[in-house]
Amino acid sequence: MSRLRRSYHHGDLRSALLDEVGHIIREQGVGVVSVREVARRASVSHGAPAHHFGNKSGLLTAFAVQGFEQLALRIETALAAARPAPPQQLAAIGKAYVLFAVNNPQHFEVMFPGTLIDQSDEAYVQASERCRGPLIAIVTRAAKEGYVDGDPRIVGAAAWSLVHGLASLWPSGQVQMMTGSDDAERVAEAITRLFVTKVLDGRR
Amino acid sequence: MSRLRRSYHHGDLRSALLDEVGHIIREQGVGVVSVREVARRASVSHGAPAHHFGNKSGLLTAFAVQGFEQLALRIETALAAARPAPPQQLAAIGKAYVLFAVNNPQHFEVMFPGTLIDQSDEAYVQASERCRGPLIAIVTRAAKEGYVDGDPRIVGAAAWSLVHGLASLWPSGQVQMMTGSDDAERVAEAITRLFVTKVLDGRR
DNA sequence: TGTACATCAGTGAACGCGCGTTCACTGATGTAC
DNA sequence: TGTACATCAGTGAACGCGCGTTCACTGATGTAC
Repeated sequence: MSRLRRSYHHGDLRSALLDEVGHIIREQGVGVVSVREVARRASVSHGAPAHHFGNKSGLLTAFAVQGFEQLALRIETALAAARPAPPQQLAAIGKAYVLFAVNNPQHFEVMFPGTLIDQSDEAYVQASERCRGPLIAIVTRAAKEGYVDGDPRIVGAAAWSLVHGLASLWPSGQVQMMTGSDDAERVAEAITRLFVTKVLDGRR
Repeated sequence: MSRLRRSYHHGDLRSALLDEVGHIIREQGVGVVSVREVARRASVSHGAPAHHFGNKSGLLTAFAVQGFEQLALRIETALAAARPAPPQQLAAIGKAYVLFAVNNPQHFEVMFPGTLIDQSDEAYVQASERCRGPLIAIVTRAAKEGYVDGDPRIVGAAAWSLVHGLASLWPSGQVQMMTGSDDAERVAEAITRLFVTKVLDGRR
């Protein structure tokens, strides 16, 4: 809104505060996030965050919402760029999911329901559905078009579990040790392709 | 050691404290765990835990070690009970992994490296290796015996990701929504079988 | 069986700290006229 | 262009709280003789 930066009013404190939440989680973990530390880093009084987020839970929920929105964008972009057949679409979602998590661990760590997040927050529900939707749609379509052998709900759950698991394990470095590769994109692509090839294409 | 329970000496305070850690995480989340609360629940002074664990990190690390040891036991038992062929062995590990996580979310939540755990703790390293070992061994053997088409390291990472992801997503209830089933054992079995059938048996 | 003593396990007071939230306030901004 | 006023955004003091860690202590236990 305002173009001034050094004035009494910050200009865009809301997003500056969310940025600092991300920095803290990335550097020191979620446990270290506190309203006061976030304010401190944004060079603002510790009472300021309350104006934008109400309380700590509101702050973290807003950060999670931001994460889901960014992930949804990546998924949508990836889907638009991929070939329209279900296997390629599913592979695109999977790769986008893993790469988002690997590149944005600070968001990924907080996005899924934990103690501090308000799961009933309307924006949270909407944003998380915007990510889940495409996966369900693609698997449903794949089943309709005969790509799926067996229960499509199990295939959908497996696809999601696979990428979510890879994304969760990556930060600990154990996948890197096991595969001998530090390249998240390569591993994500290999694992996604394995799944799509074996599980979706197998019968065709 | 001592058989007395109501005396000044507790008898088995160490494991009683670990039990309380588990209860707190299960009821209120990791964020709520504090040395003082754990002591309070065990009806012991807040200085007592220091005798057994040194500090908070020691307490949580010991809890994680306990989790890995229990998981290792489940895996070993499952392997012994399953048919010796790689597909059945791998399926057995997968099912044991998911069921452990679903039934012991309090452990599962803390076992993997986070801010509070001392990853360099010797017991921690040993216990976690005792879980990783069998998976790697089976996948290696599967590859040698010709069950694996492609890079066995990718297959191993995929197998682990799949079960880890399912285990991580389960508590949020989203897998239940997607599959229409609340029965963790059924879903774990279906997903594990899907993987083993499509990825391991496919070529044979 | 009894005694002396070393060791162990748990106590509870004390320390200093950072936290979340509230609230009366004030500086800055934008709008109506 | 100027003035009055409403609204907004951030301040900073104050509150009460629970936390982790330390440490001199004491009750209990086990062992040596």
